[in-house]
Amino acid sequence: MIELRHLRYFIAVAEELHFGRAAERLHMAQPPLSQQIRHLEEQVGFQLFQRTKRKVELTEAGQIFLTESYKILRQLEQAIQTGRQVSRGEAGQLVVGFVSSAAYNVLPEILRAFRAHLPQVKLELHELTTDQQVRWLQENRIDIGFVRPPLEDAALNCQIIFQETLVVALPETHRFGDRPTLSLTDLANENFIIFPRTLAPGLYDQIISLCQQAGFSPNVVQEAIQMQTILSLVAAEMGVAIVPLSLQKLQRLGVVYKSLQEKTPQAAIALTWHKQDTSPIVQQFLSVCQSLF
Amino acid sequence: MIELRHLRYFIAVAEELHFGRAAERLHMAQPPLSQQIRHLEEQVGFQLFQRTKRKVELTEAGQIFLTESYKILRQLEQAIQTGRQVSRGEAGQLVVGFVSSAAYNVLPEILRAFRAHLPQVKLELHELTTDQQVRWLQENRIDIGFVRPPLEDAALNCQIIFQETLVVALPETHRFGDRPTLSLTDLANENFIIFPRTLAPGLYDQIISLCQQAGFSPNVVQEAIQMQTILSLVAAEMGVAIVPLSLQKLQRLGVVYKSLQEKTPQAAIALTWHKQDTSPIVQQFLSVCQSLF
DNA sequence: TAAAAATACTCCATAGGTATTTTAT
DNA sequence: ATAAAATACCTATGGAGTATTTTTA
Repeated sequence: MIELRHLRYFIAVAEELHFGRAAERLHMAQPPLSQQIRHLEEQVGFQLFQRTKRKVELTEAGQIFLTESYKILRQLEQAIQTGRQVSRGEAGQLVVGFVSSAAYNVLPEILRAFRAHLPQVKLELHELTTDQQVRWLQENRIDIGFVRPPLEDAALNCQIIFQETLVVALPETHRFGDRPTLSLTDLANENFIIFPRTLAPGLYDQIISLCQQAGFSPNVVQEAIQMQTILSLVAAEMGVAIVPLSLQKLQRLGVVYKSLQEKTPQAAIALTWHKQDTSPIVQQFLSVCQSLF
Repeated sequence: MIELRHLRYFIAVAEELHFGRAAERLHMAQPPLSQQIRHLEEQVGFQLFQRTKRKVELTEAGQIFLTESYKILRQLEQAIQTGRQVSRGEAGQLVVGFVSSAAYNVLPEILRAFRAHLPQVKLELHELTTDQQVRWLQENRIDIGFVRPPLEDAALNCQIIFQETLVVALPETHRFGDRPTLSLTDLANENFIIFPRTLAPGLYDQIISLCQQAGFSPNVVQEAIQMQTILSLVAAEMGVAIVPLSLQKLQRLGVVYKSLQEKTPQAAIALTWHKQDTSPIVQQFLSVCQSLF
């Protein structure tokens, strides 16, 4: 059976072209070196050296076997190096899911920091709803999710990293357009545009209960699965919407934002990942998030 | 020190994800396998497996180390295979020199046969004069030469593989143009175009001594270092030339060939190579040549 | 004749085996 | 209770050392 030892010995002899000196370099005696080279030659099935008792030279086959041997040892070194990097979370791949609104607050900053910290890690991003992310985590299709809490799954860790107040998005032309702030009760008779509950139960329930506390049930005229779409519908004067503050960054033409006088509940973004996930890259990603929020 | 044994064991465990079954597959007991994997992990400096006492799975680093390990073992196999091929002369490179006239007789057939026989051997061809080839052989810049004998160098083997008679090349318009054959004495007063002695002493000396035997010294008006050029000069009515028979294949317009009534010496093409050359490719090439001539 | 590789043998390090323990399910 | 890996200890193969011979430049 050929071992790397044979390749190491062979390289030494091929470089020295002298069994005695090669043995010296390998800190061993000359006879066992001769034996091991002989053994290697038997195993590979061809002569590596042209020996006369007086001088040693490589055969043609030995020549090419030498360059291959270098490659093999170099490749092993490489494998160990990248293995170490991966084990330290410094290289590899990370698949991240995120709700669309995370792209307007936490995500850009975190990704920038993570890429700066571990440029060798390849990031794969998927815009998904919260419940999609839960399913993808269960199926191991993503490593980490940016979701809107709460989550049911007990096998998942869920850590809130960002809170923001909810604001009202109005058409520019709305009769409350010049008011500095609004009260929820002002909106009792408005038409509401909202995210479907199936896609974002957390946010949906928060908005509904908010209205209920103000003494009315919102009149939902339209559901939309994209934040962008909701704002478009508001701009088209289809109704008003209650949205996370960071949506203001979109600067949608024809839409104005009004903060609420009520103490509104916070809309949260949470990180979620498998409780038993030991992947060093995930750990690294989490620690970057923690250091930022 | 990491050995290929460790990689083989690691692959078995990674494929089975079960130390017991892997040990069975390797025809060994389970405890030493555990030890060797542990040893490998110490050497590479990171965990390969996520072990609970109940089940084994690869870490991320182990995952990539696995694919690298496959590559390394495959590369070794490849190295052995090509090494064997080279040792049998079935792969590798062969650098061949040849005098230009060899391109009109032996060379095409030999190259065709050799390429058909050993398609994996890369051929490199250099058109060189005989003495250039001797120098290139001494400098190991070519492995084999097709030359015009004789050669001086005692370190070189020289084997004639082809003989051809010499013929006279005349301008079409020459007064002997309609004679079926010529005698050398007919040419006593002709102008001769000839290869310079420095580039082809064998051929040169043959032609001169031929004329001398016929009782005259040729009147050399022009030397040319290419067979092509000699024929062009003949076509331009600068003179006549004595050339190897195979030059007829060139079918140079304006040139006619006449055989000599005298028993002319044969112009030979010889193979030459280092006496102590053990390269299997050279041996293979020689045996192809021998089988054809 | 001297330098270098091969041969013959001896020894011991360590790969591998056996028996047992530990641990998670 | 059981399956599976780890631990402890032992055995023996074969890698490495020492002394010597062979070979050729």
